[in-house]
Amino acid sequence: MATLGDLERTVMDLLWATTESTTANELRDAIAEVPAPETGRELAVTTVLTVLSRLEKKGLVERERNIRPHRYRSVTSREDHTAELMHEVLVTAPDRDAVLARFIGSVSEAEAQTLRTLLGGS
Amino acid sequence: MATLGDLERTVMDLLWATTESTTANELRDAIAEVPAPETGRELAVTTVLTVLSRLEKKGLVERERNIRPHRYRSVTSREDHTAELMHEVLVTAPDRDAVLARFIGSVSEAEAQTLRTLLGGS
DNA sequence: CACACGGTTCTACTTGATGTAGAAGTCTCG
DNA sequence: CGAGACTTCTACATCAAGTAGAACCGTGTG
Repeated sequence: MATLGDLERTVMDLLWATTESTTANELRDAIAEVPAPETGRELAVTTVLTVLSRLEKKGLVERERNIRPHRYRSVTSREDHTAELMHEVLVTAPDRDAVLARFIGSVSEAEAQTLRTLLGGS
Repeated sequence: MATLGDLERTVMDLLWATTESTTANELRDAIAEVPAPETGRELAVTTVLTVLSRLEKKGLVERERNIRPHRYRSVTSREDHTAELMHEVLVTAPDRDAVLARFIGSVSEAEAQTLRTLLGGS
C-alpha cells in the first residue's frame, strides 16, 4: 500500500488542490504558507524534488519531463485515491460483509443517506 | 494510524483467528506453521514478546499480567479493526460523498447488495 | 561557442518504525 | 532457596521518510 509521510502528504494535498500542474519551486513556496508554519522554516528545493521523485515512484505523481522546469501533477484525484485506499483496506479482511456492517455503523446519517442514493433501488 | 509490519500483522492474524487468549510460546509455534515457512525458521520467543509489547502499546492487544505465562488477546475483532481503518481513511478526505461514490463503484455487486440490505429502506 | 544560472539528479546523513534476539532480571514451584 | 520458565532491557540491522549539499545538465546570452 502507499503509506505517506507528513511531508509527502502535504505535497499531495497541494497537488490535489489544483487541477493545474506545478513546479518544484512553486510547491516549495506553497509549503511555506501551509497552516503549520511551525518553525516558519522554508524547505530547500531539493527536498521538495526528492519527495516528488518518491511520490512519482509510488505512482501518485507524474511529471512532464520535456519542458524545463518540470511540471508535476497528481495522477489520481484525492477522492479516487482515498476510495482506492478504503477498498484496499476492505479486501484485507476475510469476512467483508461483517466489515461493511461495522463500517456502515460508523458513518454519519448523512453519509448513510448518500450511500442509499448511490446504491439506488433493487 | 496504526500501520502494521509483516510480523505484527502475522501475529494479529493469529490472535484474530481465535476468541481464546494465547501465550507467547503458543504464538511462536503457530507462526512457524504459517503458510510462509520461508526459511522454515522459527523465531525466538523474545521476538514474539517484543512484537506483542509493541502491539499492546498500539492498543491492538491486551494481556493478562496477573497470571504467569501472560495471556494475550486482541482488543478488537478483525472486522472492527478493519472497519475502523476504513473510516479513518474516509475522514481524511474533505469531500466524503465523492469518495463514497467512487468507493461504491469499486465494490462487487454482492457487496453492494449487502450494503443495500444494511442501509435498509427510506 | 562558452558559460553562467536555474533546474535536476546523486549521494548522504538523521530519525523513527519494525524485525530480531541475547543478556539480564523476576517469578514460582519443588 | 535454587532451577527453569517467563518477561523486560538493551541492542543492532534495515527500511521508509525528511532533509539537503554536491555534482551534473540544458539553454539562452554575449
